[in-house]
Amino acid sequence: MRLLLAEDERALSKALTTILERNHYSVDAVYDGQEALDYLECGQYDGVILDIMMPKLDGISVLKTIRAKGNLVPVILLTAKSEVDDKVEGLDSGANDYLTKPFQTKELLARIRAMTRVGTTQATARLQMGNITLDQTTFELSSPNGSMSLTNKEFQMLELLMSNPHQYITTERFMEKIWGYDSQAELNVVWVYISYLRKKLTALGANIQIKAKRNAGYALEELT
Amino acid sequence: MRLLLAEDERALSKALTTILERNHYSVDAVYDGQEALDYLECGQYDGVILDIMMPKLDGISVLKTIRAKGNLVPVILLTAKSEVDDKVEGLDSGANDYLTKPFQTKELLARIRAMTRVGTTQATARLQMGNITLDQTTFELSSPNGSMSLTNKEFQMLELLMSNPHQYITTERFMEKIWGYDSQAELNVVWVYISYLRKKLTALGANIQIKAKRNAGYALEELT
DNA sequence: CATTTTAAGCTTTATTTAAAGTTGGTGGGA
DNA sequence: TCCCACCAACTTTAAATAAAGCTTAAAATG
Repeated sequence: MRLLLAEDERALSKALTTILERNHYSVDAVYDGQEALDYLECGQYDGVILDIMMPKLDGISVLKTIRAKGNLVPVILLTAKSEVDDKVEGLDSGANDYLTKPFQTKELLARIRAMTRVGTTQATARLQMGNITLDQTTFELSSPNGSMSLTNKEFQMLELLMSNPHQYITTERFMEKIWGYDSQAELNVVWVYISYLRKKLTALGANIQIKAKRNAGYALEELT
Repeated sequence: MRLLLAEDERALSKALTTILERNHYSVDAVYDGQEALDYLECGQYDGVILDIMMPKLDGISVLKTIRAKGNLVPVILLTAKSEVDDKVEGLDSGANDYLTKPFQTKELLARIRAMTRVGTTQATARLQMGNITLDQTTFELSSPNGSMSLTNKEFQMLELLMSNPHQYITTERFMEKIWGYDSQAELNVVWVYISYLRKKLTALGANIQIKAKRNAGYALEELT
């Protein structure tokens, strides 16, 4: 999961970035509204955390601009004020959620999970396929035979695969969604993580597998 | 934009309605196939989201019925299954798109936008002729008898043929469109791929064939 | 020190070439 | 006019070459 964090207070931005990365998100941090807009135009994000009061361009303007362009990325607004007017304006402009500073990191994390949740039916923080479960709060991969923990990158790769079962995801798309559109890393790194994940799935006796299809990418399929 | 949502799981229906309304669609929700048919007869919709498995009347029957009456409203089918048979039958019955549960709301929204876009040159993700379907995202070639995957070049050749049914395409034109203007490759390579494709079409029991006409090139024709 | 990234050698699969058939139209001789 | 040799257009297969993907270990990062 790739998040954009737009927050001009350096100390808070730094702290949030650390917390988010520890929770297995990839984070791009920007420090004003104009920068936020630039990143949103280029990159593909699963969620945006947007401070309202920022230099150059305020958060609500950023939000209005991207919504006007048809970008439906989930957005959480942050603000020091708790005034009703702001809240209403923010939600009217297309925000998905709203958080008043100061807040507990626990609450922020819960709201990010809620906002980026797949399928919308169930309030589970777990992805499931075959005899394999991926817990999105503990980053544990488990099967009836046991469980093991995944590293940040491993987790994000598998999360993307499990969120789109049977759909092929190209190496380039993994790069963009996990490493970011401006990453310098070699495509090779994706293959390395596919290899690691296969090893772990095999070790757990999974009845699903990561299939490769030339030029189409990778997809999760039931073992036949 | 006015949408009809036919989905019998109440929780999912509720969630989808909320999301769609937040994205500025007007939504009529119905909970079985018969109701869907009733609404479609009276109302004027810009798009329909149709679950396949529903009480009273399944989604594919609803789709067939309205298409038989000449109703061309765009339809996205939803299903829990990802089986080839279903997919082929759904598309054969006149669905515009197909989505397997669970899906990202982002994806549904994107497909609704694509489906309801007027005047654009129908950038559907698949090509169809006779009992054969070509999926442009997975390079899968399928018929009621099964499916097999195509290599990159095979796919491009068949894509060109299926986009221009009944039209003869010369060997030189294949070369230019697929291998590029300045390719060093022999013309022969086109003939080789025609041969490979015929073999695969035969294996799938296709009721279409690649016909050759001397000096005119190749075209897809129904089997007589 | 755990995680991430790079690099290298290896395996598998796709693409291209080459060569050995087929087919069908054309033109010249009986 | 009919028949047949001939040739160019196409077909198919097998083998050679190229590309894509896999795995491991070692180097870099923080």
